Amino acid sequence: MREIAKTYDPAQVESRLYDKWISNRYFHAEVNPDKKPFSIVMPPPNITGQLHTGHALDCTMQDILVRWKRMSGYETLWLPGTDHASIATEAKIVDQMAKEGISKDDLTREEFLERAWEWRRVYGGRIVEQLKKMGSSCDWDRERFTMDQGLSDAVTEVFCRLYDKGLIYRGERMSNWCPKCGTSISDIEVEYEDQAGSFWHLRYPYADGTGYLVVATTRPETCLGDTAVAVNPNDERYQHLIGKMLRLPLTDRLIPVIADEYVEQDFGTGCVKITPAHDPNDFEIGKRHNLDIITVIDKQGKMTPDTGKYAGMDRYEARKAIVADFEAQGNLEKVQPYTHNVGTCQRCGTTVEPVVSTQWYVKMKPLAEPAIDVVRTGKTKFVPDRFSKIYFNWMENIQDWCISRQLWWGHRIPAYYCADCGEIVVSKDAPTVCPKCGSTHLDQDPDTLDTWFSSALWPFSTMGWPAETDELKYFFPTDVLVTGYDIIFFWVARMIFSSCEQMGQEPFKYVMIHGLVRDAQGRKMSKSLGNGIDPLDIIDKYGTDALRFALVIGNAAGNDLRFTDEKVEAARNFCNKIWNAYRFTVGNFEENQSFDNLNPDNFTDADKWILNGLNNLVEEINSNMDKFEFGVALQKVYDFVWDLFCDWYIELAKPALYGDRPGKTETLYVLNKVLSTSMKLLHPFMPFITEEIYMGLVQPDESIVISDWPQVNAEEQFPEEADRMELVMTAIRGIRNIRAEMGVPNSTKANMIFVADSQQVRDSIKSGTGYFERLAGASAVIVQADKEGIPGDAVSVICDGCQVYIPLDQLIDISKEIQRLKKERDAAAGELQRATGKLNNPGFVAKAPAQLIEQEKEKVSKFTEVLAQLDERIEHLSNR
RNA sequence: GGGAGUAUAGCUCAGCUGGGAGAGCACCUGCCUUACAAGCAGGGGGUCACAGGUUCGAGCCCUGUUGUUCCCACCA
Repeated sequence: MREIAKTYDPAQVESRLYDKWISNRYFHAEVNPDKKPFSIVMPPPNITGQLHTGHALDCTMQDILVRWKRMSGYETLWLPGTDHASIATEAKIVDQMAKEGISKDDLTREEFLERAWEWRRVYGGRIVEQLKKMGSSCDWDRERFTMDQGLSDAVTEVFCRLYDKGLIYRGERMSNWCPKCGTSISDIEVEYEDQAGSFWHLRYPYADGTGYLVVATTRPETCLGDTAVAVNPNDERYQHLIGKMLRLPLTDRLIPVIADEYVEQDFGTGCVKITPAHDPNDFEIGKRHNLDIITVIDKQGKMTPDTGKYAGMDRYEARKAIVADFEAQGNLEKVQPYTHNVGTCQRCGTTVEPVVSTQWYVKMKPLAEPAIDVVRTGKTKFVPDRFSKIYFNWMENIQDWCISRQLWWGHRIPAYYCADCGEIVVSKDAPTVCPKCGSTHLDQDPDTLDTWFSSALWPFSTMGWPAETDELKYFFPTDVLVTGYDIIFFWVARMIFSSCEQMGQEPFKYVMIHGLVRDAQGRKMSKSLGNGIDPLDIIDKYGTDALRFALVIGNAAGNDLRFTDEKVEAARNFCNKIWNAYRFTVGNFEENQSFDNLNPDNFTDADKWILNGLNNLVEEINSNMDKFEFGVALQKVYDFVWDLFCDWYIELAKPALYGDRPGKTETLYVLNKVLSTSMKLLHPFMPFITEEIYMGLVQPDESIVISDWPQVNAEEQFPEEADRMELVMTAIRGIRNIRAEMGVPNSTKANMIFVADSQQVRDSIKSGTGYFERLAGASAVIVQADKEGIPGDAVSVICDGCQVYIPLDQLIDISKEIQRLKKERDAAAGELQRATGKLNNPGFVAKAPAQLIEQEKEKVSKFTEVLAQLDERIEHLSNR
């Protein structure tokens, strides 16, 4: 017998097994016409990233899918890779340089990019190694990076195609600007948060000196850029002011009072200062009224040189100074505390500044339509479905996408400007002469593309597009995309419209959405709160399988989940449980155990009962897996393994094993069979322990990774034996219950007299003698057809179809026993009443399914009998 | 202002197309029974937020109310 440690030690197996899988290339996928393909692409983590619980959940879900499909016979590709994450990475590098006392301006573009690539060399592999610790069964031979040559070519190709179709344009508009990151950002990269601020009421005097009006603002520092004050045309209070000129305080400028529907009379004072250069709404109003655009805040968030004494001040410093000056002039009417919604940069949290600038945009409306269509028609399905509503909601109200970034790290925009005539040339290859004027002075646009522009192409750029590769033909469209709901807009939506446009079809058939991992209090994990859980710590302490189990068990698709120590402990305990079931099984094996010569007659009811249960389990799991119900599937295997297999079957198997009876080999076969099949069912969820156990069992494979996924086996369905076994188990439970209630331990053996009308039931009980002895503390099992010779002071267990009488003599208290029986009687009477009630309801009998009516009838006869037996027993004891 | 989710045992959550409410943890009572005390056996505990409706039958479907979470949206 092998020496196996009493507890499972993940550290002993995980890296060893992962190395085995890699060296045997189990995860590698090739175009294979003999097999059906199954493919998913990994959401590429940022090269700046460290594995967090979100990644852990994300890659666990994907690995479950992939391992399951691989075992199910598909040519399975899980394509991994990383994202250059232009803005995040650039910010990190700038930080790193700042520590060395260097700023970005000190470096040339080339020098900076050298540093960036160096960053990628150093940190790009870190997250990949961490993904491997999760057990991810990716095809690492196909690992991609968004700035690989091929993927960069795809980016340029798409940009040029969209430009040629008029779907990419360059324009001067108001966009979001992050002063810290020093770049424009798209609308969805702005996060709004409520901030406590003030509502300053400022007096703007009439130019003729006859009085003033009051405007209310949250941003007094922009007043230097005001070019009008607007009122609602229907506001009776201000009718007389429309067209009047005002003298803008702190400047010499005169600005008009204009009328615009945009102004709400009931908000603030009803007078709105208009700053077209620094507010999106004001910009629109400015366009309607031909107002000047006066920029007073620059791209570093500082006041511009034309702002006189305020020039060079930070915008918040200027705010204070300007308010103070208004007050000094007597033009500060009042200040109210005010909470307002402030846009901040998703990346760095800095308050975003709306600025007017020239940027590149993707025209979204025409691209959105087919993208809406593929989801509407079900070519791409969201799981759970409710996320399609969120998707539609966004796609149907989509705004143009600002794609240019004033960053160096990323895909450079393939647009070239003629220095002489201003002509714009968009082309894959750098032009040498201007097609319009023939000048050779052409400069490439210095800007790069939004990082999501390249990840939008990920499902096909990673497979070699724009070349028509075999991989694309075979693996594209991919089958499932797994990701969190937080990047539906950023990524999922953009992949869908990009794929519809470039590939003419959907990028994936299913989008499986999962929620966020939260801490034990239900809070989002964040650096500032310091409540983040490091998955690597969990792996060290409990093992990868426990971590994966805790992330999946009992969690419904799309819902957030709380991650607690208790959950991982429960997962670890389960690992230990199956480890010990394994230890028990192989501990009973002979040297070179084999199951070549089984005698079908030697299988017990218990053997057949558990095999039958296993078949039912397989059927259910397959149905759950097909519906992506991983949390439910795992829960079911857990329940089966722990409750049915460990707590019942192993105990039931012991008599056969210890007695060296004829059925020993058959029972060992069943232990091996149920355990190995359970390991297969668990393998997608818990890859390491299942492989370790599987390899120690009697089975034909070199690895569970490439073993066959369990299917229902018609030859191992035994409903009759299972029913018989259930009867025995019910009786055992009843006996145990009485022992516990009466305080009689199992060690106090007792004779048990079973009474049953049916010959079949009597046979079942007789064959279960060993079980009653072992599991219920029976010293002898007597089976009879009538109640002849039952001692009066016995306790009794009334089951459906049999009664058990246990003479415990002076050990029991008759009145207590009567009380107990009465409680049972009440319960049975209640059940009987409910069933008869249903059957007496004409509506039920007329409309309920026949099967259900039959069930209710069976209940009536069952409880009628049980009730009668209980009554008889109570009366018998009462008369003593 | 729109939209979505959610409300089930003390806590955290499952509950498949409607057909007698489940798990883990916690709690109570016994057990170191030769796989496992990270365990075994037994037990207590729920008007499934509230109010209507549909149905023979509702935790599940419909309507409304309340609490709560999140997303979207340019009220200065």
